[in-house]
Amino acid sequence: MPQAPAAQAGRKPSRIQLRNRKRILEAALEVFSTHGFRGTTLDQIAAEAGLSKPNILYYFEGKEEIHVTLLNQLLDAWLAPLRAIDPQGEPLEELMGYVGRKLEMSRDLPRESRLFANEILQGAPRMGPHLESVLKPLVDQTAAVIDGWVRQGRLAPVDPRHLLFSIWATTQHYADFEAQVGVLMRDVDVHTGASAHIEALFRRLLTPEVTAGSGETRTLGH
Amino acid sequence: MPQAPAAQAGRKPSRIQLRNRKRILEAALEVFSTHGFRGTTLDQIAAEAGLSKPNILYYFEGKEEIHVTLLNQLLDAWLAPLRAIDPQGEPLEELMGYVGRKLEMSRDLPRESRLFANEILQGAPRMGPHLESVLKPLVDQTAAVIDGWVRQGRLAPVDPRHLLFSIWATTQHYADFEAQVGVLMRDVDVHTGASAHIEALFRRLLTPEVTAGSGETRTLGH
DNA sequence: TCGTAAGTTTACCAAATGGTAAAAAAGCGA
DNA sequence: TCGCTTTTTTACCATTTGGTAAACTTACGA
Repeated sequence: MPQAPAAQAGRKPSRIQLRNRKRILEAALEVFSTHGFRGTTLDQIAAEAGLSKPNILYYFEGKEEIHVTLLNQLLDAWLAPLRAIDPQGEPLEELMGYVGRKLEMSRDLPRESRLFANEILQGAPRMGPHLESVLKPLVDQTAAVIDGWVRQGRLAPVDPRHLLFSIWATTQHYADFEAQVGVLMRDVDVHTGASAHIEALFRRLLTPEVTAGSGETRTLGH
Repeated sequence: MPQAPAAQAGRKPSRIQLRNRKRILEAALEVFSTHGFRGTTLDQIAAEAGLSKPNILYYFEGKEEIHVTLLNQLLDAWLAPLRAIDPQGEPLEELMGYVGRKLEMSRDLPRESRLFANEILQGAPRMGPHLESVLKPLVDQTAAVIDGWVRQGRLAPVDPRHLLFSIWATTQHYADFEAQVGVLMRDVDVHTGASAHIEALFRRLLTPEVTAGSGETRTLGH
């Protein structure tokens, strides 16, 4: 077999190989995230990467492999903030920190967010198993932690999974629906306002009620 | 010109025409909402509608016209709950009613939600002007109403636009990310839990703080 | 029931697109 | 510098896909 860097799993990749694979993935992220899988052509990726189409197929077995590679890389980065929640920490601050980190990701990595949204929107055809084997266990685990906090009375009662859904939804909205947000909030610093709003939203939800009827001041702003 | 029901704007449509256009739009909604615009083929729509491809092109000028027709129909239905907010009503209940109606729509019309999400995700290439001319004025108007309520102290201070974003995000999440929600909440009545969670989320956010330090019980559940 | 218009089908086509073969060019260790 | 491997390009190809032409069939008012 004369040549086959695309399929080869073993052997250390050359410098050129490393550089070009990175270029291709960067270009593919750009194109896939705005046009979806079917809406993206290899020619578009090739043009964006500054390589020829056959050259791209020298590094990847096909369009699908590029897409799957991106998706898998993405999920890890995506779940990092969730893994960073410390079961030993202060519940409210752990969760608010998570909210903040997710919002930052939406601002700094909007293409990744849209790539993921595109995939899920279409029924996760290339990610289903991954969600099952990677996302689900992590969410189950996190849900147990949050449930524990709630039972200890250190957090207002919430369904952990619905809580996570609403955190994901509100934070990713700014990346995924940017076209809509842009129409409705032109020339404004969207992120600052979003941050304040979302922090208030979840802090109010999660702050435990004062137990008895004592007129104690709550920890909310003003 | 011998025949051209696709292009004709005038004249009243025949019974057959009405029936088949409806069939096509229903089939197209099904397919577009799961595969996106580029991911959908006319053959798929034809098969789903039980018609031949040329027959479909007898009723619509092309793939694009079908998609645009769906999108325009959709936006009206989508905005109805927003129009239903009564500036004269009780602020908290008006907004909670809106939240509830949006959540119902997400449950009852998930395909429409996904169709819309797909379009916005890709930068609203076929909807941009419509968002500008229809959505924006309505949102501006609603934002003014909410702002008024806040200034009257009948609502906790919120940014109206970010409030709308978070309502849209949380409610539509259940339709748009159904593939993910399904993995994480198998065999559970998702809607009931979602409803309780989202109602708590926004009721807490929007309920105005009691002015002074009186230890009055708030209107929240337990 | 007959004629015309509306509706449907069959048979195509041109362009776009994912992918391949094989030759040419560039790298690079000895 | 030589010779072998890696990388890149040129020239294709088969399939898919949006769309059309024109023949054929059905509906329906006079």
